[in-house]
Amino acid sequence: MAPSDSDAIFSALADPTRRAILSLVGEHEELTAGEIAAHFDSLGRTAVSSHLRILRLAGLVAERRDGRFRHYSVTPTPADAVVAFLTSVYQNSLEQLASAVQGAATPEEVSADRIEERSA
Amino acid sequence: MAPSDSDAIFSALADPTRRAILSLVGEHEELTAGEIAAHFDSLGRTAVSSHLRILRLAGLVAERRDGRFRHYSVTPTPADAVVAFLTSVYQNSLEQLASAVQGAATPEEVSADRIEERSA
DNA sequence: ATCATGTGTGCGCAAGTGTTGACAAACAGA
DNA sequence: TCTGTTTGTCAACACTTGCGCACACATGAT
Repeated sequence: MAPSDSDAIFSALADPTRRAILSLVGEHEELTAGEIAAHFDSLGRTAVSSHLRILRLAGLVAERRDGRFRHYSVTPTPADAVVAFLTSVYQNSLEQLASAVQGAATPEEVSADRIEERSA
Repeated sequence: MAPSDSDAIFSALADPTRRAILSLVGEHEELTAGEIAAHFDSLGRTAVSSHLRILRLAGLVAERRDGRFRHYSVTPTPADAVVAFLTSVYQNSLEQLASAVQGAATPEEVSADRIEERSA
């Protein structure tokens, strides 16, 4: 997983509409784009579609094509990138969180992707 | 916590520069604005100052004024808001994350939900 | 008081992002 | 086949955000 994934994930999560969509999809097993759009009266279908595209590119939702419908569902793994960052910053108080989440989310590897900071 | 706090936190975290600043400050106890700005060669002091303002308004960093210096440090609590959202979305697979983090961040009460190796 | 240092803020510009409307693709039913 | 439905994509617009520059404020030193 490239470190730029974290960028896409945080950017995707920055928008409250996208968080609402993600939360809505998370409440159900699967939701079609139309059902998602129907939940937001103040939003057009194109807007929802764009948000879904960003969420999909960030790897936050998965798309299953079924005829002319597209069913969306949340993908469980990407929480890793967020938690990895949180633990890297709050490791002082949350050090034990890392091992707990590592075992729960993906036993494979938790990439605490470093932020490129200029160390003079 | 008001929902608007989440908004500010996620927006603040959306910028990779701000995440780098937060990560940098997290590695130290306290850092002055000048020290932080010195770490980013490609960034001016004004940009860092603006980022620090956003991080401070989001409650992610605390500011301690010491003469003409301003020392910044990370505040441990706001991770709760992020984790709260994550758990609301990924509660299916990461339900134990909430208790783990809440227990670590605010040791007031450690919930009885034990962390079990649950590989969904 | 005067000067130098550390830092935040207002301004203008460049870049990115969200929303809308119109169009196109894929598919189901008649 | 034709029609209607579902959905994504493209172009255009408005809005927001990040950046550097100059300046102002606060503080410490001379």
